[in-house]
Amino acid sequence: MEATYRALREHGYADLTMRAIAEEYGKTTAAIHYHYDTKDDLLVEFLAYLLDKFLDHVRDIETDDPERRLGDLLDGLLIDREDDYDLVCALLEMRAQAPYHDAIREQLVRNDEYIRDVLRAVIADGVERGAFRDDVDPDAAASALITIVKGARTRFVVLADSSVLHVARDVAGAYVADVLEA
Amino acid sequence: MEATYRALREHGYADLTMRAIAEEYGKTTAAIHYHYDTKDDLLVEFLAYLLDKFLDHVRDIETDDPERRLGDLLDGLLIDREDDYDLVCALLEMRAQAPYHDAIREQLVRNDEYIRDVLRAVIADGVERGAFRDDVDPDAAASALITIVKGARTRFVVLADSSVLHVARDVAGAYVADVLEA
DNA sequence: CCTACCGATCGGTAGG
DNA sequence: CCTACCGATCGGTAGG
Repeated sequence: MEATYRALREHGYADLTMRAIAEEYGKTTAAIHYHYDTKDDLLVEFLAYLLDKFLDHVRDIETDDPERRLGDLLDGLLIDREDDYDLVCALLEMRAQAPYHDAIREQLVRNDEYIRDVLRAVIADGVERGAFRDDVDPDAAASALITIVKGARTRFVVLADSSVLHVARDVAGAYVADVLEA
Repeated sequence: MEATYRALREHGYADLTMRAIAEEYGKTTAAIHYHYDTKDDLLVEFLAYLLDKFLDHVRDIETDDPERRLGDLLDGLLIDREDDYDLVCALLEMRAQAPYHDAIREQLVRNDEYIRDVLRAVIADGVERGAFRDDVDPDAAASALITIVKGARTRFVVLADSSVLHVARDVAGAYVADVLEA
């Protein structure tokens, strides 16, 4: 997985070959085929590896306070990513393959739904506990925040400038303040 | 260009070959090399073709009224795109290549700056004419709206559901109403 | 997990 | 713009 990551970073998805991965791995392509039947199997497994890496910053949020928890989540999804340019690029490459590859698309859909569930839960909790307005639709609000997060990461890939992540954090913050809070 | 578009739609960027393009073109690969020296030259030209197609919905906005003009722009960037799934996918594929391909990245940066300029101009005009609050930073506001637009299009590729475009239109509308307007 | 190799296909070109 | 083809490289495998 690490060798695939390095090979992808260097060559890009379109030029990612078993030989390039094997070279990073320090073994032959036959060694890779011993662990994965096909290149496709390897790439599906690799996406799971990337998504797990990505969720690292989302999982370990401690606070129970809805407002603070939502803020920490947005920080984890945006600000904490500024040193992970390679990871964001790799995930966008996989995302661009979704229309042509069912297994990849399904994994990404599941991952996106997971993140939306996490956001929806904290927003619903905030509504219930009076931190957010009681006419807020947690489902719609979660979709809105996800849209902002994804937009920031897509811009980040092309511009390679972490200021787009901070801009998005501000936009998300404004959305929370103006739409969710009273 | 049209043949390349069809071949990309069918095979994806990673499996886009000169032979597949030639087949869609109805000629041989040698015929393509008569017009473009290398596959790379063709792809750079192809991106320009895609971006031009994309800007179609942005160029022909008539009204001068800042609020209405901004609304029309957001409609053009989001709602008008719901029947252009293939175009949005193709552009995301090109975008994912940016880190590995200077000419592609520069074209995308230029395109993004153009759209930001258009948004910034209408927002600045609105501030000047009193339609928007006078403490609005047109530059920051344009970046915010672009982030929302890009997020919607990235989600659209994986989910293939135009509701994400409408959600984003609502989020952008809320931003305009809550942050730009009084 | 390596050596050695397979058939298939790649981008590109010489000659017309 | 076609025919015919080039060297290079692809994903994958047999045998050990």
